[in-house]
Amino acid sequence: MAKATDGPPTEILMPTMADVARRAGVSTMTVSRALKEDGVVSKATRERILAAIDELGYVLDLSAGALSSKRTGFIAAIVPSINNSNFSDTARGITDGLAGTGLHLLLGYNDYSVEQEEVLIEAMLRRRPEGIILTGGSHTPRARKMLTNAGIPVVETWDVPTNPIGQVVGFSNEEAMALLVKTLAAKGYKKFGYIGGTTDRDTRGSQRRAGFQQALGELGLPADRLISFGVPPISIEQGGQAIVAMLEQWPDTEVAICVSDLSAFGALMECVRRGMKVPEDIAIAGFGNYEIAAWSHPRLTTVDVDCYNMGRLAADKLRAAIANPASGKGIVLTPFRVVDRESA
Amino acid sequence: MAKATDGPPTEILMPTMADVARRAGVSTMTVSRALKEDGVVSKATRERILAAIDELGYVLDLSAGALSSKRTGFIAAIVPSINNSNFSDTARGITDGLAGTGLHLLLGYNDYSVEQEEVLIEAMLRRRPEGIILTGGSHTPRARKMLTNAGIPVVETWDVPTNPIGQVVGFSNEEAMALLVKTLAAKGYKKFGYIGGTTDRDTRGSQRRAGFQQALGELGLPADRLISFGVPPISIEQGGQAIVAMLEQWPDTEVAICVSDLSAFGALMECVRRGMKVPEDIAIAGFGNYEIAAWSHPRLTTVDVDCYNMGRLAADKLRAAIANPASGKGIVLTPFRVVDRESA
DNA sequence: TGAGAACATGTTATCGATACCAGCGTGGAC
DNA sequence: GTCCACGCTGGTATCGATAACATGTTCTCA
Repeated sequence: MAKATDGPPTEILMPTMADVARRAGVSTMTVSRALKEDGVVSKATRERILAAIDELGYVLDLSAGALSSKRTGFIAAIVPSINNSNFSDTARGITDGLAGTGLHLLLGYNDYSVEQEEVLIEAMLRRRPEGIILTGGSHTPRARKMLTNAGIPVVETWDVPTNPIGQVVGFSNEEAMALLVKTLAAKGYKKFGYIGGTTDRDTRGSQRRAGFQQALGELGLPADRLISFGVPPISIEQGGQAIVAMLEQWPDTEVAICVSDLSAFGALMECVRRGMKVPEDIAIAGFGNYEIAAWSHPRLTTVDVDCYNMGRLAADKLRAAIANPASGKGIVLTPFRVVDRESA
Repeated sequence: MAKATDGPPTEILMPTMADVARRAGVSTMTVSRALKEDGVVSKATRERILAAIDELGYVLDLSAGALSSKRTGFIAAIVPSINNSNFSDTARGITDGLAGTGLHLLLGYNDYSVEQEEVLIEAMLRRRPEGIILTGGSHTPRARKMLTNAGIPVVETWDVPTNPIGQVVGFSNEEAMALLVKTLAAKGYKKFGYIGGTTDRDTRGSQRRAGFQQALGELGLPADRLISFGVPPISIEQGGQAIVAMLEQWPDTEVAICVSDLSAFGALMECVRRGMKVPEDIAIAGFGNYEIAAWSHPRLTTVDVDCYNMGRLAADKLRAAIANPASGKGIVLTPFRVVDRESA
């Protein structure tokens, strides 16, 4: 038996621009014009249209508009993780840089994996973003190909790739780390240890380690005290475990430099917990200038890399490139500086 | 003089499905079917199509597809901040809950402002999301109206609103805070102080304070030591400043409870910096069970509220509601528990 | 062997907006 | 008084895909 009580499929349809047009007694084109900030419509007509929109509860459909205008209004951005405050600062910078431009951010995270990035890029390109912001310069060949084919501006951040796809807004992780090492060496430290993740998934982590080794090489100091602990991103907890391993293996280490402030904080707290004096018994430094670095006790010496502005500048660059696709391959180097605090 | 060297506008157009169809010798419908996982296409044809797609570097255009299928594949979510790891954990839970469903997340943050939320909701509804996840139960009247008009499932998280719009996946911030207070009272503390932000923008913050007062009221203890410091979200630094204010005003405070682990951490470090013993001289507790709470020294006593699963469950709920719009207004209470550590 | 199911593919209309061009009324210049 | 410019509005085609239906082919079983 058919369910006699079933009414017709009374789906409540959202009103369309045609409904608004009918109600206001104008054409859809006029409604469309009334809804874009620079549209040419007489004051009286616009008011009538806005009233109709209000009465009907109409909301513009950008998907439909995107199809005809060939502008989706999307910017895609991929960061390694949204739980890492460095990268979420960058994401915030991007969002802020896009505010008021009619451009929206499509944000994804790849968990530090280029394979995952490739999947994400494909998924995002299906949304036809007008530009894309990537973290780092390592991408799979297919990802590079897709990006090139897409014919949209690309900005790579957080790195200075040797072979950039498009524009770059970043800094050299090697140089930044090298600067930290040299700054600490100038304070008299000689026995340096390094704490990072086990694999090379985290390109920026590898670069920082390379910078560590290179700087010590230049200084004529040994750079063999390397602890690799855990799959990147190395956590606070792993930082604590890593410093224990470091002290077991090389008890006379004078300063431990960590791939990020999170691991540095873990190391710092572990030392304090064990009754060690930082920096007297062992000095500790991090990277990234996270908020905790400034307020931990003792305060963490670290490297500030201006995450927020990297995002903002990347957004600006991208907007410029969208407006003028011929704007070419620029490289913007963002500043970094050692923040010399108490822990080293 | 016109620039004689200007060529024609040789815009490189992305191939369309029609190009693929032509190359593979089939109709666009068949290409369309070959590209959806459950599409019915013969093996040979599919391979031919995939080859054509590969040769042309074709990428499906979801905006166009959305228009005809009336399914955008978007889920919208609004959190107060993406820099707060509690909320970015929830965002990660949502993303993970959406993985493999063909649904993508449109993420926005409102900086703890319902006015900003209203703006965001309108912007997001223009993308025609199939469902929306909100943080908290406070929204402007116009926001509520827009959401109702949109006719899409709504899930509110991080709260148990008295008047929910749709579904709820959250917990009572009041009860959670009250539980913390009672747990600490059971340890013998009598002089409780509370540290939070100045205004009521942060609804969850206000609810926690209310829970603090209510619990102490039930216990017959005074609840008048309230420090309001800074516009929410109150930072690590502000937590440090707030505890100073607290100790000046009420030097004999036995335990300071903070609106979040960030402020608690700031307070904790400030006390340690001043040579105070925590919890002997003053006990400190936070809220949210951030990663730093587990690894600071001393380790922070706090309330765990399962941020990640709130996101996952919200995504699940939303998917169910999209599949079956009649699934109604359910309320899922997520668990919270006091994590009793060293600081209180 | 023939009817009908099951499968594979094509045809047409359509989603909801905007680009592009045309038209119409008003006002100022001569 | 005529003409043209300008401001405003409308008509039509179109963006690129998919839904719905139609068609043709192969297979199955009475």
